[in-house]
Amino acid sequence: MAKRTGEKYQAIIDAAVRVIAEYGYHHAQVSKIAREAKVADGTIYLYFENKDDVLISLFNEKMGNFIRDVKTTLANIASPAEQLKELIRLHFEYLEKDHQLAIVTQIELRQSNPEVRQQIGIILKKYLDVIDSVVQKGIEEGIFRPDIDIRTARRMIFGTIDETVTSWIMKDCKYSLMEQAEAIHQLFLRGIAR
Amino acid sequence: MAKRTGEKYQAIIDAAVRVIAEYGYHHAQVSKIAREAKVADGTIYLYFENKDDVLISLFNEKMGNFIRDVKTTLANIASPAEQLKELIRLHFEYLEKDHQLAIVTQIELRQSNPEVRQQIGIILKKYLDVIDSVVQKGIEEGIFRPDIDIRTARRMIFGTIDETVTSWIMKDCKYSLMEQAEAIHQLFLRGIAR
Amino acid sequence: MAKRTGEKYQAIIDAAVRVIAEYGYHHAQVSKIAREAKVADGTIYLYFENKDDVLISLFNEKMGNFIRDVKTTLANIASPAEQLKELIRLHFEYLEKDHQLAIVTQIELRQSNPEVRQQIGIILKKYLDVIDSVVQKGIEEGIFRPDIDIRTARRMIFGTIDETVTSWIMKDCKYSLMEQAEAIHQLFLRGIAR
Amino acid sequence: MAKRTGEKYQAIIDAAVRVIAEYGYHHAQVSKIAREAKVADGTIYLYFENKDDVLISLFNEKMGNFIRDVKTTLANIASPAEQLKELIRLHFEYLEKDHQLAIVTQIELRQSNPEVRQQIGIILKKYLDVIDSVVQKGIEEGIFRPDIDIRTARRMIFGTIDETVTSWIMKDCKYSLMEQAEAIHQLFLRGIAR
DNA sequence: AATGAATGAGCGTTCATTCAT
DNA sequence: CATGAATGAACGCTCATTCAT
Repeated sequence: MAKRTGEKYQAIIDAAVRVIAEYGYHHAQVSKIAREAKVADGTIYLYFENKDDVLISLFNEKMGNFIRDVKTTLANIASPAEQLKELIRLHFEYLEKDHQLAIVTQIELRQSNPEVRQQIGIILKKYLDVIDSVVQKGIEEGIFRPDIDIRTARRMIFGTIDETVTSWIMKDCKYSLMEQAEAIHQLFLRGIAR
Repeated sequence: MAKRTGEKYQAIIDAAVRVIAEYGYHHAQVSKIAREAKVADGTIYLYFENKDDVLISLFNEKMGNFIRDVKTTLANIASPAEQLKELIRLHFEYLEKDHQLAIVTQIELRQSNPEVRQQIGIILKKYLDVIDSVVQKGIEEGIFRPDIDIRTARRMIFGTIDETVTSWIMKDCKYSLMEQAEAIHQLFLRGIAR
Repeated sequence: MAKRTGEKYQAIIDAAVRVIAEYGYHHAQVSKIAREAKVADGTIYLYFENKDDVLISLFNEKMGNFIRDVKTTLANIASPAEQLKELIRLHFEYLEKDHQLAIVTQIELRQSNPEVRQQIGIILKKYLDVIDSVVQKGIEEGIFRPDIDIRTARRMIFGTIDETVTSWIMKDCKYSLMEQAEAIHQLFLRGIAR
Repeated sequence: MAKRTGEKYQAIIDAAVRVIAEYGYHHAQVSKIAREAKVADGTIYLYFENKDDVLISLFNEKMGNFIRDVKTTLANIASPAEQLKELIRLHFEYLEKDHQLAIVTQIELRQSNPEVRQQIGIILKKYLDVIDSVVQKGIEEGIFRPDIDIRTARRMIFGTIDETVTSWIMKDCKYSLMEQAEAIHQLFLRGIAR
């Protein structure tokens, strides 16, 4: 029923990002997104089941692209420590390149209803799995300490990155996000103790 | 205009926590909170400016208590490393003792509108300052590495704790949160590298 | 939840009859009914579950009154033949006195959705039972032929009355409906054969 | 503009009957009828003015066939009483042979908008004229009572038949409709009085 | 102080119809 | 002739807030 491809599909998703970033989640009406995408309101329902589906698809498309890029890049890096650095770097790069997308995924979509949030959680899981595999590999190769709990480490890595991006947005993206990557990477590896 | 004291003030805040935890942010209507607090809808407006004010006051009351407790406890601890451990422990203890409050502050209130979120951010700032002061003290005393950026460390500490609590709730609080504290503390101090 | 009494309850039902009669079923929006009843749109939902409930309640109130009147009147008439005459007369009188109600029940409500129509059918059943009991009594007292099937007779009586009222409305209520009662009664009793 | 012939014309009408019978009037969208008829949505507008025209044409085609059959059959019957019996029998036979058509004409099309209903009324008029002519002839030949009003008798005859068919459908066509014909015929001729 | 009935602005979605191909 | 993607008007319902009592 709902075609999930085509240039209008993309146009609607991109319009949704712009509208949500500009007006905020609660003022991003379907009719506003349609107008921004230069299609009729009804056209949105030829490509998406409903409004929630637009938001979920938005996250899925953008996150899907990101995870693919991360996986491709990490595959060419042997060292888990370097993989971790690259993951942080890519995460920051991806959002720093597109402030609007950053606002939408970090701030606005988190106000969405439980159904949307649940779907987002499922999509995000794939990213967390990538983090897990980096940590796992590090332990196996003896690069990371054998006694660390993978899930605890993953939550530190994701939680820190997420909080860093959110802070950056709250400060109006005034400073460079990517420049933070190195320091965070060092913190992850060596901790704060002398 | 709005009385910020009295037993009904507390009753309404506590009712809001229960209703939001049970029904979720989007189904926590003023009338439902009023019924839970055993007052009339209109009575809420004698104690609060509006619904947003209820949510902000809720966070302010609970977070205010928490920050006070943390400050009191840390004041009696000399070592910054021990202070950090205690901060993590208290954070977890506070939310593990009150699952409903945990759900409300970690999950539900994050769906609130920009105005509420902004106020929450301001309140939260006081907690972040506490974290900053612990890190600062650690650096000054030579316990923590002198080259770490305080804000970066703070985001790691808060981001990790926050993500850990959120994961715990998403997994239905099935395991002990406080038992995670030690591992996280070690990770903060020593990092993941061997 | 929905209060089914009070002067506003009646005002809304009466406004619904007027609006539906004037604008037709498909143009009888909730906001139009509210305006006609001099209440806010939301007030309708304090007294009714939803729009369908307004329509069902309308039919239930009006039909309920009518059935009560019919039962009361028939109770004071001994002869089944006279009871039948009175039933026809009352049916015509009730609708001739209120053209708008006639239009709503005979024409407009029949365009309603399946849920409403089903409820109307259930309410109407009580009226059909009254017809049945008159026929039954006639047979038992030997006034009506013993070989007639009660359900067949009931369908003739109701079908004829209903068709007569609908024709009358379609002809813009230009002639007297009650004057038809006697002829119909004779037709029911004696048939068309010489 | 609209071609009123061709195999697609018939295919669309037949598809409309099937779709309306299966899904009900309110769920019989043009696109669903088009799919059932194996044509494109737009093709319907090459054969019909609009959706209303499909419904009216449907009724016109089916009712036209029926009236032609009735007239042909009655022309070969001398007795008005026998003509009446045959008319009832044919009416029942026609609808009992095609349950879907019965559902559409008796139940679903009555939910249509005023414009469609008006056109249906005009088409139906031809059938009512046939009933009138039977009654007229009966009176003229002295078989029926001279004092009966033709229109009253017609409404009784049509109203009863119509109500009988509707009841039959509402009871899921569980019993034989044609078996009712004889009893109804007797009721018309002799009435219910002993 | 407390009540709770009343208010009314705001929006996602459907589907008959069109028209470029 | 035939297609089917695109159009856009129209509306029931919720719920934070008010105010007469």
